[in-house]
Amino acid sequence: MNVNLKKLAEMLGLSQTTVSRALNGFPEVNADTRQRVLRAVRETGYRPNRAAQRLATGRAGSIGLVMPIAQGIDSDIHFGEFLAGLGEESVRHDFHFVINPSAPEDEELTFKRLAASGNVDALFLAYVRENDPRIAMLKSLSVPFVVHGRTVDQPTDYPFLDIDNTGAFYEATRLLIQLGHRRIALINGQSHLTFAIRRRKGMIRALDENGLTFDESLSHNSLMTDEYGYRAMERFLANPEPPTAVLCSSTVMALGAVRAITRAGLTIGKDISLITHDDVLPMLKPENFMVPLTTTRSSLRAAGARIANRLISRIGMASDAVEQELWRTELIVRASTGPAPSR
Amino acid sequence: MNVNLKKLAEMLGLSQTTVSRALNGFPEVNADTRQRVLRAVRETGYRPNRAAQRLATGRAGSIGLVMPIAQGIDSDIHFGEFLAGLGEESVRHDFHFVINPSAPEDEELTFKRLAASGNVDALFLAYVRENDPRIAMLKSLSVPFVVHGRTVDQPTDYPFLDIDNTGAFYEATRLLIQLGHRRIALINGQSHLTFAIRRRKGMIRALDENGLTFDESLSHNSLMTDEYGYRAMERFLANPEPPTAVLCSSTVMALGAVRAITRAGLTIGKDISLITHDDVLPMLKPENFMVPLTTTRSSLRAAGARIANRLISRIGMASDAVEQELWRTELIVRASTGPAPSR
DNA sequence: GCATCCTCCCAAAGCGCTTTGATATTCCGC
DNA sequence: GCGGAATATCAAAGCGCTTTGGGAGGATGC
Repeated sequence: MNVNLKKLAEMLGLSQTTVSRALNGFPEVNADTRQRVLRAVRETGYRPNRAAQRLATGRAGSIGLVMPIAQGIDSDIHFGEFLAGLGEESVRHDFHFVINPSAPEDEELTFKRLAASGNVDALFLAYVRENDPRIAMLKSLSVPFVVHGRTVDQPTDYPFLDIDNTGAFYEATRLLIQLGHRRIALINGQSHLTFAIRRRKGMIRALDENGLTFDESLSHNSLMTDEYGYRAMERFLANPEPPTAVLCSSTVMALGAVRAITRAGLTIGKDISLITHDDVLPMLKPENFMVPLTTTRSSLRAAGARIANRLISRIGMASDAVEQELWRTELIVRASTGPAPSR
Repeated sequence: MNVNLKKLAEMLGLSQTTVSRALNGFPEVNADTRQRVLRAVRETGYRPNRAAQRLATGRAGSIGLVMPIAQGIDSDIHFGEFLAGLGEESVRHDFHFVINPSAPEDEELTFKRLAASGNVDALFLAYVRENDPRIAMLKSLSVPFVVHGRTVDQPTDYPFLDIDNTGAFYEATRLLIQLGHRRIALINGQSHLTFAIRRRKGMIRALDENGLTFDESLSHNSLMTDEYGYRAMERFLANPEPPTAVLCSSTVMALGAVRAITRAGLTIGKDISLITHDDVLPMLKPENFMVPLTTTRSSLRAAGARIANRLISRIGMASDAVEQELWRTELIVRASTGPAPSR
């Protein structure tokens, strides 16, 4: 049958206390005793009952995630990839995930509930919006949290992990300008999300510095699916003055954009240049496109893993240090970018 | 601060027993009392402590999953998609997931441990191999389980959910033959996995019925990534007698195959026909390919959800009924299939 | 030699829930 | 009006762990 602490202690002729301490690395246990305990554990295959542990410690052993159910985000591949990283790391530390689907209007309440319920040791927030009210709320709660992304035009006095979206698209745009491009389109994520805002900002900055202006008719915002990518590109190409280059916020959108370009009989890297942000989705590699894509790269999965790590290490630490990380992206040049065609 | 059962009971002037029963739908509670309790719950925002519940009931409230860490399966998009379904459904029922990464050689031990630890109420098995020893082991354990897929050439006296892989590829092949194709290639998953075995079998059956034979030189087995799809197709096209049609086991592989075909200057649906199995990956829709793909379709995510459901409902039921489900796939004809080119 | 300090271990309380076994109270048939 | 259900409630035990508050015994200091 199953061994529990009590039986294990009996077998060893020790008290539960000592066994428990031996297992949890307390210093006041004799080294020999500890070895004996560890051997017994190995022999019996004893595994502590998590529920009992959680109950006794008051630590839920899980990190909470409020998942928006609106707008098909749940089936968003980017979110899934991020979760994979978060999950992988949580599993490694034997943490659970408590995912709470919630309609956007109930989100704050859901967070509050989660935090109060004690079912959760840490919270995590993604899909940051402009001036996101949820952040103030998280700060008021007494639960550690980490934000993926960060607000814009607002003090960022909270723990976050973000990538340098502005920088990424600034660099990308600059490269295109250096190659002689003057009309550059942007296929972006939803306009209320801060990463989209920053990418646009980065692009505008580069344009400004070179005396160019951002053309609203060459800009698209939506969920990042290949269908929207296709339609956006199709629209751009129908423009009286079509772009000679395009920036995509996701490889998924690029998939659609490439299709539209090819269908129009144009050649990528020659007639039109394309740079996409690459979240390093395992199944959609920009280097495998017919014309390998130039990208700004940053692994979404790695971000998830890192956040899980920080969340877990913060638990119980009560440290006041506000850790903030801003990851740089890499600009990787492949065949999809080339000099602007001369008219 | 946080309300717990005790406080709630005090507030209501009831015993913990009664409150607990009222909440868990026991019949011996007065309807009025129950209403009072429910109102108090709403007002105080009381949420039961899961850990305590689990400890008291002995139900872990979680389903276990032994995840192979070998061969990059963890980053396999198909697995992720399946998990998404499983996860969605688990969350709905407030169940946890306990994912245990494990090297293949330790898998059986890991299962045993998981089952014995009591940290898990149900187990689930995927990536069934030919004559999979893990199934016998699961049967010997006293934990409910459901298998995704099923063994081949072996009694299937255990609960499973599978799709009709044989039928899917039989129908697909038959369609190609009716269109006049004689040389048909197969880009398949790893050869030890039963779904791959069955698909091949289905294809062979259709060929046999029409006096054709399966050509090993037009067959490929590997992990299902777009890179392998590309390479396999490239190899087939270099064949002295190249195929006029190809079957793919995944849209992801089809992505690579399409690239190889296009690069070779051939037109899909005309020079070469292609049918792929479609797991309904949210970001890779066969209808969005440049030439929309003919597919055999069955949602992987739906399968995950269904399995979670069955697992959860089996828990505590101790029913002996061995539920088995075999889902038919749909053959959806699009533009990637056409009559065989005349030589 | 006695007070003091470690070192190593223990008994028992407690985490918040469910469940068992009783106990009141009311209702029914005859 | 009485025995026996049926109804509605409760007190207390227990789930398996961690943690508090000691306490025995040997080493150390003076």
